[in-house]
Amino acid sequence: MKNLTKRQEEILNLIKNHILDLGFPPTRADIAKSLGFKSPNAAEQHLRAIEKKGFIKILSGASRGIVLNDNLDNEIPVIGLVAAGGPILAQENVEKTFPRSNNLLSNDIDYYLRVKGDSMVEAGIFEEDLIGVSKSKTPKIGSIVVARINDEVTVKTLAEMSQTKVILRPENQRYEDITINPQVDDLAIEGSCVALLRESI
Amino acid sequence: MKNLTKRQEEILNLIKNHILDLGFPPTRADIAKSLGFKSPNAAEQHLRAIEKKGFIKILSGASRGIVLNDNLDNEIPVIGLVAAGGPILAQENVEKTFPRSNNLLSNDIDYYLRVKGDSMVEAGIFEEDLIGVSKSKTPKIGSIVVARINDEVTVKTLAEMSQTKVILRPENQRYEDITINPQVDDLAIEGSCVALLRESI
DNA sequence: CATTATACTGTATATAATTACAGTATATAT
DNA sequence: ATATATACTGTAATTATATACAGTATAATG
Repeated sequence: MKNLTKRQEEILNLIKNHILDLGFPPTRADIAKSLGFKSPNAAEQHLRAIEKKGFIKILSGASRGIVLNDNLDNEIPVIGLVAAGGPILAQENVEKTFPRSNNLLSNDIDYYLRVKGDSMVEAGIFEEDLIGVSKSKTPKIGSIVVARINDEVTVKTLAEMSQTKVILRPENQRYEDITINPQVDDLAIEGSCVALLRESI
Repeated sequence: MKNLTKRQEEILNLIKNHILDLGFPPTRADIAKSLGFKSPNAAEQHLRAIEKKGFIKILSGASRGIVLNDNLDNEIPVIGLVAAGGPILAQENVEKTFPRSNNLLSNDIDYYLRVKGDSMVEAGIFEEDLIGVSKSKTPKIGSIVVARINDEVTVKTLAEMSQTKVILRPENQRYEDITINPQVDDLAIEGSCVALLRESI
């Protein structure tokens, strides 16, 4: 999908806001009026360009027949089992997606990850729960993080972090701390856990 | 808000589905075609009736200018502290609401209840969590329920239930079972817990 | 028993909206 | 050099749409 120009993006946002405010898309004349065009054809041609780039679909013959194409940025993926080796967000790991507009929780969630195992039960995180993961939020000591150790993805509490020593702590007395030397083992903190969903109790 | 007739409800659903499918409301002609009317005026008059009853707003002069009014049925209330005595869903208990259309979880959720205390931590239910409660789902032995005992609302596992003896079990070793004789004490099972949301971790 | 609501047909019209055609001007790509 | 994309003005025709007016018929309400 090609990038929109500044002006085209402005028009796409106008359409989205119109839908948000009133529940239906604007007409060409509405767009022209909002942006100060003196001809509705200016809007028409912008719409054609935006359609050509794949962001909308114009239904011919229908008034206000502008359909927004779900672009991926508006969907939060739910990640099931992560295949070893690849990136977490690789397509084959995506179980389903939620429209971002439907998200009740923090809007800083980049993806949901389905929890496997019982290593975090004492933090109230159970098998099959979905945790909301933020990639941008910087992980602090004591926060629950999604980490990747030598191609294996795991959810743990970040207990200690220095140049030579990282401790990932399970919240379950039956499990032991994982101590890693990032200079020896491959370690990446993929994100911080900012929310939790449990679908069926 | 007055009740809609069967036919009016049919038309309102048609409008909602049209919006869901295409992203904008239908025209009078669309409605007439879908329901087999031979005149668009039949649709027009239905719309007027539905507007009069408060379910939609018709914007005059705008094509497809049908705005859905948020009726309360479309909002899921989030219940904070429940005032003693009154019904759980009393207005003063409502902390906020979520649009039902945004609900990612089961669509059988009547309200969310904010959890107080730590009596259910071993079931992964923590203080400040929101549990999704279904009033219609019949509580089974072993399921987590919202119960009201003599005006006090509590969340527990339903461990036993007979005519003379109901046991509500906290999921925390530091708490004891609550045994109630429904013929002596006032007991009501308000609903079953079907989902969980944790907003900030 | 008159009134109002429901549930339509049928016709007509003003206006809302899409959309084609003819231009102007600048920038970027091939 | 010649397309192709961007970013518009201006006009006009066609079609889509809302909406008024005139009816018919049945059920519910006061």
